[in-house]
Amino acid sequence: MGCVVPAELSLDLRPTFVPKTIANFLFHLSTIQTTSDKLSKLHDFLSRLEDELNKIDAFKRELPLSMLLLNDAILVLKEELEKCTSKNSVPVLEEFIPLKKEIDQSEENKNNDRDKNNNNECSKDKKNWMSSVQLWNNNTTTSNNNVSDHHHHHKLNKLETTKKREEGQSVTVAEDLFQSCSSNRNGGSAFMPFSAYSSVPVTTVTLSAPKEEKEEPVRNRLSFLTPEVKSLREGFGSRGSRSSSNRAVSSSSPPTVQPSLRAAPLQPQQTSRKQRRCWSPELHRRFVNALQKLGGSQATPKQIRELMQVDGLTNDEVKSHLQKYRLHTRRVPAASGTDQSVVVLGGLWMPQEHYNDSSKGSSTASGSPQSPLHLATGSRGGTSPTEGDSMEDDDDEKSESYSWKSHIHRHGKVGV
DNA sequence: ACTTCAATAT
DNA sequence: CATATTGAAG
Repeated sequence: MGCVVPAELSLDLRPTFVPKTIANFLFHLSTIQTTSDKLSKLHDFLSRLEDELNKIDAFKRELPLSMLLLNDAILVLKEELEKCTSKNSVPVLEEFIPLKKEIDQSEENKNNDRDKNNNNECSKDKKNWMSSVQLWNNNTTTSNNNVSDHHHHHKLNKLETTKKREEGQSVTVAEDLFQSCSSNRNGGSAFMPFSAYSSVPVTTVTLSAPKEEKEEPVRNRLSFLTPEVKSLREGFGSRGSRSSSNRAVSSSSPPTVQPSLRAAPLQPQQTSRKQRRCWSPELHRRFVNALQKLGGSQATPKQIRELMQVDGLTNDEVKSHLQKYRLHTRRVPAASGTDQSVVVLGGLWMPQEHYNDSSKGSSTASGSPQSPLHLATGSRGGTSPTEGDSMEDDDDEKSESYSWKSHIHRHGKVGV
């Protein structure tokens, strides 16, 4: 109930004291003649900053930038402080600085204490800043890599395939419409657009490249098709002429891997399953289109596949997808009785990610940038930017939006 | 523990 | 080709 009174409140007495920026503060500081005043203000502000730092320390993961800024500010102020003290050689409030804590650790500071060079301040400052930045970047990049890490985590032996996957991610979109999706549906979705839309993965921010595995910057072509791993009896469906090229490329990727690693898992891998085909929206759209062309029900996997004109796609894959498709379309026929009104919303089948149960749903599709919900009325009137359907070759009328044409999809969750 | 999806088996 | 089962991933 009582209002909490932060330290700041008690501190900020003078109106001039609340700076808009650090620079502002410094300027203000410079106008002060009395050294002691200067120092006290500096300390004051510093302590507040450090206080703040402590507060957000708990959230440093969530607020890396805040930490960064704060640290930076603190460093700057500290340097200023030292400047003051050293200039005037006034020890004065020396003891008054119990506040040094985490920040103190930064090597730079120590150096400062010893070396003490005013001239270098700029560089020092920069250096500090840089170092922190680096830290941050490191984190980022690592997190980025984490994706792969994640994979590795699960299966070391599949390292090779994993690698391939990554590649697939990074390239995607531009070249071939589909495969855009990795294995991530929900959580990973964030990555998708990232890799998809930025031609250059951020990776190369490197201030100092960590020894982490460096990925090859450039891989132009890759196969999104089925991985070569297919082996097995997968021979059929190879009719695709262009598919051959992929393979060659794919083989090039492994060089980074240690022979032992790749050799070992390779053998036992024989039994492993084929890499999952990812049915990206585009791919699915094609699928639906083909299906429609074929008159829906009578469509056979083979026909569908041919119509889709996606090379590397196998009958099995189509078949499997068809199965799922049918399952979806059939769902809950009688459930709510004759209530067909329900409808459309449920009818659109987006790749699973959008299933969200959120009841809010309808209102603001805009909420999510990618809201795929455009009604099927007429041809895809929606032309949602995200979808942006690469018109590309979609020779046929893309006409209808893709959907599992079912009308009812239990709204909400199943009762369990 | 539960669901969904795609690969395989029948 | 249709359906059932399996295995993986979330």
